[in-house]
Formats: sequence, structure tokens, C-alpha cells
Amino acid sequence: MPVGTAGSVKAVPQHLLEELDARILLGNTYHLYLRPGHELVRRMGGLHRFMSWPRAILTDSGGFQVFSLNALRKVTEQGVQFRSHLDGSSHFFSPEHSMEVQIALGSDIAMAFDECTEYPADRTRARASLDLTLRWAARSKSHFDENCHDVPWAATLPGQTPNLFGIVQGGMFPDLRRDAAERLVEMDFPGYAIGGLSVGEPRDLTREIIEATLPLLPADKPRYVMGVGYPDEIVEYAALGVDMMDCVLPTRAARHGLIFTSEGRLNIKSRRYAEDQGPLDPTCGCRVCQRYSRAYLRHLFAAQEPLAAVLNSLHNLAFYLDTMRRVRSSLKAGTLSDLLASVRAQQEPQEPRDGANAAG
RNA sequence: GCACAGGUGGCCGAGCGGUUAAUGGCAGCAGACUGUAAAUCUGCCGCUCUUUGGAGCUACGGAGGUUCGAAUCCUCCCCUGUGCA
Repeated sequence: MPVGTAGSVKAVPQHLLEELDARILLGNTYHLYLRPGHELVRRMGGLHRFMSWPRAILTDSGGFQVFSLNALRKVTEQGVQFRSHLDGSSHFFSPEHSMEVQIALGSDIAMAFDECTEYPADRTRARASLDLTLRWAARSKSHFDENCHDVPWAATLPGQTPNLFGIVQGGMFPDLRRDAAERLVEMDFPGYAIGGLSVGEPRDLTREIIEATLPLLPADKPRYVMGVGYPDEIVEYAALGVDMMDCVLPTRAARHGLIFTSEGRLNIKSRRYAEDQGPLDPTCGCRVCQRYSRAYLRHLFAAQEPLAAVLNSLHNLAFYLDTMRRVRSSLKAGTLSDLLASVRAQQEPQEPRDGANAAG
């Protein structure tokens, strides 16, 4: 799922996202609440209509901001006292508030309001954080179930009701994760997310936690790992049984000049592409690769032309969406392990990251 | 010709006796980025060595001088801008 925090996948217009065949986007409760305000979005007919996105929208609850804006917030049992990163004004967010906002936005998949546990967190801290998240999940669910019917509902399929997913926390402790998952499943959500990953922990640990948690979540419901990952990681997690993922990486990296290709990472800023007439990725069929050269894209980036962000983002999203399409067809063909092996080989750095130092 | 104001590393521009190989910014080079406070952030950025701690050399228009010590003070010269002839 491409991430469109503030009602926009940065640098990529909705009609091009449709062309990439993106089926669902992320929006963000906290950001849209602050600006333009969820009541305004409601008056505009909901987020789908407001941003002219006819397909599905998943909204993050603001739980991640509890983590990332840690200097600007205070967490209590009741909820979170926030200071706006925009103007410093004070706001209070509770599970009920988060549901109100997500309902006003008309989200297809709302997320329970959670506390994204920081890393590192010791066992005591992870336990307390997970318990809080579970209590908040119960509050989120009851408020959502009571209020999700009278929404300015703009979902794709008429007659459908919006969904609320629960989120598993538990830090880097497999047994805590399992405990959290079991208790969450008892609440009976239509889908489940594993949160609190990719917060700075080593990669092996990420996989370990996913592996430990996944078997406890019902396989016949969507299982969503939040905030991952690199191209090889998303294939790896899909192979483990993960159904949904979102990540800012393809778009943020694109804006910063990092391109993902079938040959691995490529930093388009680099001098070595100054006169390279080839496409970003020789095996990619996206419009950017069909039409523009590395040399031109490098120039656009160097000249700080906004088009650089647009084209780079388009390619990276195309690459990610392609990768997931390949996952789906491999799954059907029973060749997912082959795909995983090839993607892993592709995404390995061609040279050691700090090769200069290692050589010296 | 006279009077002011200036000439600093690829560019702009601080510094106005020692702590200065010389603040900043730009440009350049390399790297990071994982439920977006991110079109952001980090490092390098005179030359040559180096066991990576450092060592040596060359540098603030030019040439002299003062001083233990000069990008900084003095003299002359060259050049640039503005004003007056």
C-alpha cells in the first residue's frame, strides 16, 4: 500500500496511482485531523471524494505518531496529549477520538488506536505498552462498532461497512507478542496488524517477531504488517503469510534519489549516471523506464525539478506494486520460494556498503 | 587624474595581530532513509604522504616591510566598483 499521509501520496497524483493499479492507499488520522480537519473532510463528502480516490483507503490511527512525535506528547490511560507539530497547539487524542476522525474521513479500513512501542523497550515496558494497546483496542472497537454506520461513507463498494483492524504490540518479545495476539483475536476483528516493527531493531528480529506472531492470527483474515519494508523484505514477509504491508520507503527514497530496481539499489544522484542513456531499470515496464533516461532523471534531481520526485516516485511505486503482483502470481504457481531467492539476490548490495573502509 | 569602497579557497561571503587550512552559504562528491514533523538528514570538500594518531607543503591580488607571530598593520604597484573631473 502506497502511503499518502496527508491525503496525497507525495509527488504522485491519484490518476497516476490508478494507472499503476494501486488498489488501496494509506491516509493518516493525526495529520488529516490537524489539517485540513476531519470535519472539513466530512463536509467534503469523505476522504475518497475529497481527494478523488475511488478505491480503498486505510487510515492509520495516529498510533505511529504517538511513537514518532514522542517529544511532543504525553501518554496516559485515557489517551494521548499531543502538541501539534504544525503550530504547537495542544490536542487530546483517545481511542474514541481516533475512531471519530477515521469515521469522518470515511476510511475503508480504520486502525485501532495503539501505542507504537519504541525500540529498545525492556520487558516491563513492552508488557505495559501492549496492555495499554489492548485496552485501547477494546475501546476503539466498541466506539467504532457503535458509530461506523452513520458515516459520510464513500467506500468503493456500496453496502459494505467499514472495517476496524486490531494491532498487535509486544516489543521484541515473542511470548508477549503471542499473548497480545491471542487476546486481540478474542475481540474478533475483521483483520489484524502487527505493529511496532521497523522502529530501529535489527532485521532478523523483525522477521522473528513476525514469525512468532503470525500463526496466532487467523489465516482467513487479512494479516497486515505495518511500516515495512525493503523489496526483498516484503517478499520475505509475504512468504511467511503476510497479506498486507505499507511503507513510506518507496516514495520517500524516491524523493531522496534512491531508486529500487531489479538490479538492486541505484542512487540517481550519482555522477556515474550523468551520461547514462539507459532506463532506471532495464527490466521494468513502467512509463518512466519506457521513456526517460538515467541521465535525464539525474539532471532533474540535481536541478531540484519537482518532476524528479514525481518520476522517481512513480518508478519506485511501480517496482513495489510489480513485486507484489509477482508475489501473487508466484503464490498461485507455487513458486514463491524461487521468487524470494531471486529477489534476495537482486537486492543484495553489489558492493559492500562501506567497501572503501573494508578495502583499506 | 582625484575621492571613496573593495580584491579571501570552484562561486558568494565572514574574519581585521596569535586559539586560521581559514565561520557560513552555494556548487561538487558520497552515504542514510522501513504504520512520512523528511523535496529531509549525515559525512567529505587546498595539495601530498600516513602504521588514520597524525606529518609535511602551499594558501587570503602582487612585491616589499613592521612584528617572536600577518588574511589582518605600513609602503609601493596591479585590478574592480561608485562618484567627481
